[in-house]
Amino acid sequence: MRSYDHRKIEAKWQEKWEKEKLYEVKDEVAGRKNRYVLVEYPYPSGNLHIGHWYAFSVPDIYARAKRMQGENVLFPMGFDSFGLPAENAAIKNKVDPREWTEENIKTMTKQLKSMGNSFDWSRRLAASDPDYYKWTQWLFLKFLDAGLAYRGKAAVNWDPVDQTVLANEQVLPDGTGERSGAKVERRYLEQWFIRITDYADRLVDDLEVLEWPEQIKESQRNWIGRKSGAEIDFKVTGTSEKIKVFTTRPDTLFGATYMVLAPEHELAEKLKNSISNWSKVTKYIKEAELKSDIDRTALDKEKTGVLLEGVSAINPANESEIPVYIADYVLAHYGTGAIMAVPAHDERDHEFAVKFGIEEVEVVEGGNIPYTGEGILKNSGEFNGMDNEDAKIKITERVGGALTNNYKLRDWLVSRQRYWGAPIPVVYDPNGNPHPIPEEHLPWLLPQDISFDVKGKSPLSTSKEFVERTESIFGQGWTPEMDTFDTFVDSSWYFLRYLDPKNESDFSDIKKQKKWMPVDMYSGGAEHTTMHVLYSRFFYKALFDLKLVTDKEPYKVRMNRGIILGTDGAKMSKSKGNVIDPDDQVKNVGADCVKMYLAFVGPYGEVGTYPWDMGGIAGIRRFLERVWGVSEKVEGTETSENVRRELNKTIKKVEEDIDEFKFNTAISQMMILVNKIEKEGPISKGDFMKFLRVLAPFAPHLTEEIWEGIGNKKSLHLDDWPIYEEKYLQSEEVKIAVQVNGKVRATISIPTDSSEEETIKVAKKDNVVSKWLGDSKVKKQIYVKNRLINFVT
RNA sequence: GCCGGAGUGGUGGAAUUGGUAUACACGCUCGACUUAAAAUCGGGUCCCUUACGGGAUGCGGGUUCGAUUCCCGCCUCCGGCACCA
Repeated sequence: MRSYDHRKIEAKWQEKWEKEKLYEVKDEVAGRKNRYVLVEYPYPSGNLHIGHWYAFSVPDIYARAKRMQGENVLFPMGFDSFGLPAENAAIKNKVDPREWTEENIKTMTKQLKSMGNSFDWSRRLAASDPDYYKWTQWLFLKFLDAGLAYRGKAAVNWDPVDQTVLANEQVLPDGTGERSGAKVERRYLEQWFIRITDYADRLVDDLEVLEWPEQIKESQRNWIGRKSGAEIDFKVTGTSEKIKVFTTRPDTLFGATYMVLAPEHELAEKLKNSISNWSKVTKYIKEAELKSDIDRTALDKEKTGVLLEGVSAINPANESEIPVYIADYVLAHYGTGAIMAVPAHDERDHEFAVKFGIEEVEVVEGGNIPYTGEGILKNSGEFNGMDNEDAKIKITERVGGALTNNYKLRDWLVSRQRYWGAPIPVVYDPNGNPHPIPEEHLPWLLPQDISFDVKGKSPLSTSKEFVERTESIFGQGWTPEMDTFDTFVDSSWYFLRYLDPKNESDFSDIKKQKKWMPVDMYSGGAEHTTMHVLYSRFFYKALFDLKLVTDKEPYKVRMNRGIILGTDGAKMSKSKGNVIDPDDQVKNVGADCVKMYLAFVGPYGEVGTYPWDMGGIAGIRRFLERVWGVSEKVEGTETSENVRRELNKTIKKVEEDIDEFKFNTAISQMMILVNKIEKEGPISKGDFMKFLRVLAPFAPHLTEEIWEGIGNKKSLHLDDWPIYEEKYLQSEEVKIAVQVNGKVRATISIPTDSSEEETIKVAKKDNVVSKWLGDSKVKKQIYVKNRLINFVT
């Protein structure tokens, strides 16, 4: 008897599959439906961890099964190879980020290949390849041309220790930089933005029709934060100025007894000559500007503010004159940066009003002040007695306001003062005006003669070549944009490049897109729900409007996977010493085993947290050993009836479970089958081959080896999924429950599909049942075929 | 605070969507094999009870012949948003 030597077997087949180009995918195969299965391309950190295995090897089961079921499946892999870690490594170890990245891609490719996944490696791409970022730049130019990209001054996160701007995602929740640990400050800089806010409504509304998990949709809705309300103008007394506010409660307008401007609001500066306490006001504004966002938005903070003495506004509802304050509880970037304050019906306004002794006018009948609920209006002139919902529209109309929506979503800041990213393809004329770089100069290459020894500036600004290149093309005094793109720009369209990775004249041929898009199944990490998934949905919609892609939404199904924890149930981390190295596991038990273990821990489509369980992986290994054992006893045998029934059941169940990404229950059913084969008699070679086909997506190496061992020449993975036979699914007899008044009292065996009468006859004969029924009269009986009979007395 | 998801054995998790709760696996335990251990194989394993029975799917109600599943009210955990007007 040969032994299951996974090392030899896995190496052998991986080599063979690669040599025979088994998984290279054509854009079209007659009679086969195309299916695009996508997993998030990894950052080449240099080492594969368990999370990568969970992310890539489990969806491979799906890709393989669909391929065997007659579909033409695209399952590509690439690298998200621009980004901060390469640059940090470069600074720390004095290595070229390019070399560091390429080295990592090499090792990770090797590791990825050890999974034995059915990736089509011929379509591999890397975001840092000039062939790729040429098109990232090209797409940005299209956005620029369409008015979707603009340069604007914005508050950005400034790390005072590292002397650099940080991305929002590089700022920890406590307001410190992730690298330096320094408290992040606010700075105002000219940056490039993309108008994702133009698409806010479509990004919310189009979620409706997507068949995505509610959790993912809800997170996106919360992030976009759409709220309906009204914009209303308040006149500033004695001037031609107006203060525009956004409110979700125009129905409470009669209760607006003061106004508040954000410290950044431009009106104060305009009116400074009429503000008698201007020095006090400027002092407050300066203090507010120095505070971080975290400090300013701390919930437990007491309200502060300053009255603009000599300035007042007119409430358009009742023409009363009301004071105007500046306070940092009003945020510049939300709404209009100014509010009408209704202390009787808003908790924050109430708190402020109490502190500053401002009048409160109750205009909605309800409970205690502040009352924020619904109700009937009072103290509101002609609107008294009106339902507050109706009043929202009516009052807005009367004061000439406009019903609008407001969003939390802000435009996407894509500039990074970093080296290792795609250069933003823009140059500036001697007057400092930006100009797009003409297409023929793409890719606008990342310069190489740079130094990281700069404080507060992009490393690109140290390149002599970069400036010379710009001047030689555009003329004396012209300068290049020194910032690079956020890496989320790269990853917003990579799934389109897989379709046409070598095209030199187009980012992705639309004819090829038509064959594959939208992505049928996209699986990835939950942390990307409001970043990458939102950005790429926006990108795709913008490209749709530019007629560069074929659909409105890029992903038909999005699925977030869970997290694999250490054996101690804590998140794996070097400091805790609980990191499981997948390479070690593969060496010990094999790639098939690791993959199946990960598929078995729980339903893949639900975001669970699963501790790594050494016993659990041993259990899977035992199962694979048993399959190997059974395979040696299939020559010249006939399948027993019980085994045949279980086999057909297994084919059906595994097929259905794979469609729902419930690999755990599919594996469970295969275990039941193997247990049955071992206990209840033999299986024929032909039937065993059916089982091998079902197991093939889960354990591709083992099954291929057995397949070959029992005399097959062609690869198992090119074979078809077996067809189960309905007639073998049912047994002649079926066990059903007999209940008396809803409680199970006995189990009886009756012929399958027995009639109600027959079932009752047999059931009543049962000793226990008749004991429970006694003399009482059966009022009613509920009969569920092949399942139960319930006597109600 | 608002919104979403989820609570089932010692553990990961099943349950044909209203029909025999706890499949499968881990762990534990008893036994076989062994000088012994590992590996392997076989039995047991929700709780109470000697048994007959009874009770359990976060808690409390309801609908139903029958509820893990549907409805109402709580509790806890996870996730998103949050001085967002």
